[in-house]
Amino acid sequence: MIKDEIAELVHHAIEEAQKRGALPTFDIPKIPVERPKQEGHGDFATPVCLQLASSARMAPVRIAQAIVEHLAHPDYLDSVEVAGPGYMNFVLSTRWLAQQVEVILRAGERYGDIDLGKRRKVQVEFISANPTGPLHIGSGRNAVVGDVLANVLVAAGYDVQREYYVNDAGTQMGLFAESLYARYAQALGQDEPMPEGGYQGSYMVAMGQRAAREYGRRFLDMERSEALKALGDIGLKYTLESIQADVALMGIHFDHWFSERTLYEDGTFDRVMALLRERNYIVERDGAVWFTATALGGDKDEVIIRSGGAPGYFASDIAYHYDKFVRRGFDWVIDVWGADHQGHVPRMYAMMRALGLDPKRLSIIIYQLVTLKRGGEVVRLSKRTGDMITLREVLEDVGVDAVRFFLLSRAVESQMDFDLELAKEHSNENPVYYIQYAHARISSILRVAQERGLESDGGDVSLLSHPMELALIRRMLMLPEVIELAATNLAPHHLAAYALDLASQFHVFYRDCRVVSSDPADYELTRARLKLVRAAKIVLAKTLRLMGMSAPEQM
RNA sequence: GCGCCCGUAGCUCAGCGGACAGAGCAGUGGUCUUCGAAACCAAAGGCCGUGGGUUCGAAUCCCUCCGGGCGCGCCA
Repeated sequence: MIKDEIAELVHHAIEEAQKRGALPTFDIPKIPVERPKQEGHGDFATPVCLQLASSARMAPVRIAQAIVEHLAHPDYLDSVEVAGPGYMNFVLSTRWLAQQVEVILRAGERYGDIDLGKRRKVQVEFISANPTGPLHIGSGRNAVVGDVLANVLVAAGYDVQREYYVNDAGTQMGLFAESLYARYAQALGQDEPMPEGGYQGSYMVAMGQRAAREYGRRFLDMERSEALKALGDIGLKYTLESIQADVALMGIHFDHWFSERTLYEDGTFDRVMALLRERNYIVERDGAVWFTATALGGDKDEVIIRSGGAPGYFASDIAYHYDKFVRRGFDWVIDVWGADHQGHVPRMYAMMRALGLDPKRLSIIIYQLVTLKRGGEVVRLSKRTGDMITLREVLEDVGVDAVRFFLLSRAVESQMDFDLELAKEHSNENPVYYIQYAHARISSILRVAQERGLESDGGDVSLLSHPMELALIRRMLMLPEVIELAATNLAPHHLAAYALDLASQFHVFYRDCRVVSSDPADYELTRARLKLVRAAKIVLAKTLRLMGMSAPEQM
């Protein structure tokens, strides 16, 4: 990336200036290169001279001048200026900018991809909602953050695997089976009470009826424990089908659906327990088996095996992460969790240390919860305590692209309200359409050009020199930087902001620069601009694709 | 009480320790005889919650207080 080349350029210039005595000797720091927010401050800038003032004991402006005098002159730079209190501003050359259109056209769909990841194996585990009911809007945020992050990491050069962890073992699953049993029995006219703390949602009633319809009375005649087991599996199947349909509706594909149960069936859990015992991280207390997280920086110890003999959720988590790192060999694992699981994070890092794994290999993204509202009123979301608005309903009401964009466009640490009424009302005055409209407009221009028999092949991009042409190219060139930013900070929302910027820049270009001209004198310019427009389409489509949104040819 | 996250324009939110704090929506005024007006332009709108500190430089980092969210189970 040019940003890095400029940093290197400055670094060399400082060395050179020191060698010739224009600057005193000091350790050269990492050169920060930023995008100035102010127009007129060039394409890139570095405030490094301000930092250097004390170690060089010179005024920042004089340092900057000394550096500029020893700077090489690569073809991508037009000028370097010393400005303000000692900034160095770099302006890209028009010729080089115009040439980038060809570079983008050649790269095609791969444009923007960078090699940050060096093919390292990374797993993104997301959603992983309990299979005890339909997904809701909170899972939607999890889905979008995880999916887009995975897309970004692919573009950043990682070898990415997407995984959904299916909690098909444990207490909640048992409660779910009992709830389903009750609804099933009721559907067949039996007077069966719901279990204490059972799943009250109306979807359970529907599920009970479905089971009754598909399997008849057979489970009523069985031993209760056997019936619960069988019905639990059936309910699990129903729920997973529904979750998989929701996920598919959002355009998400998981590489692997990992069953929690298998951790107990294939001996992984036993192996991990043996390992932890060996390392003395296991104690027995009050009849339960504990993991001593506090010995490893955790905030409290954690029950692994409950006094009743059943493993707790943390038991699965340890075994699961052992499987991820040790058995499957992921270099890096990213878990996407809602803020309600926040308190669990310190124990996870304690677990990494206990397993002898570098905690840096685990990243846990905590996103703040989404409050669903309808006309300003809060809608409850709990699966356990009753009815709720499902993700499916929201997707069907508001549209997949709009939901995805909305959930993506805020930083994960910011809490958000999702108002159904507002989302629908604004569906025509929506940033989603603003971005997609730019893509449709581009497509339309290319259609018109084709109808008039204009081809962009052979167009000469060096004719591109209009300020708005160059501004558009400049914006297109930021995509790799945005991907790098989103990947290093695990912050996919930067893409949303970039998409808006890019679309806006295109609309402005469209205002000032006519592409398809009927004037024969404009023939060459038209062909050059068609190339630019094709390149813009590539970049915008790529950005939309990274966000998992459609890039419509027309709207 | 303790821990984590958030307080930025009327609303929803961007803003990687750097130059004069931005966008979308809403509201005001303007722009369609040629490529899509789902667009563009202009004006307006802000003690960046409060008070301290670190720094050449703080919306950004640290601390106090105020306000909101989420945790603090042998549930996940």
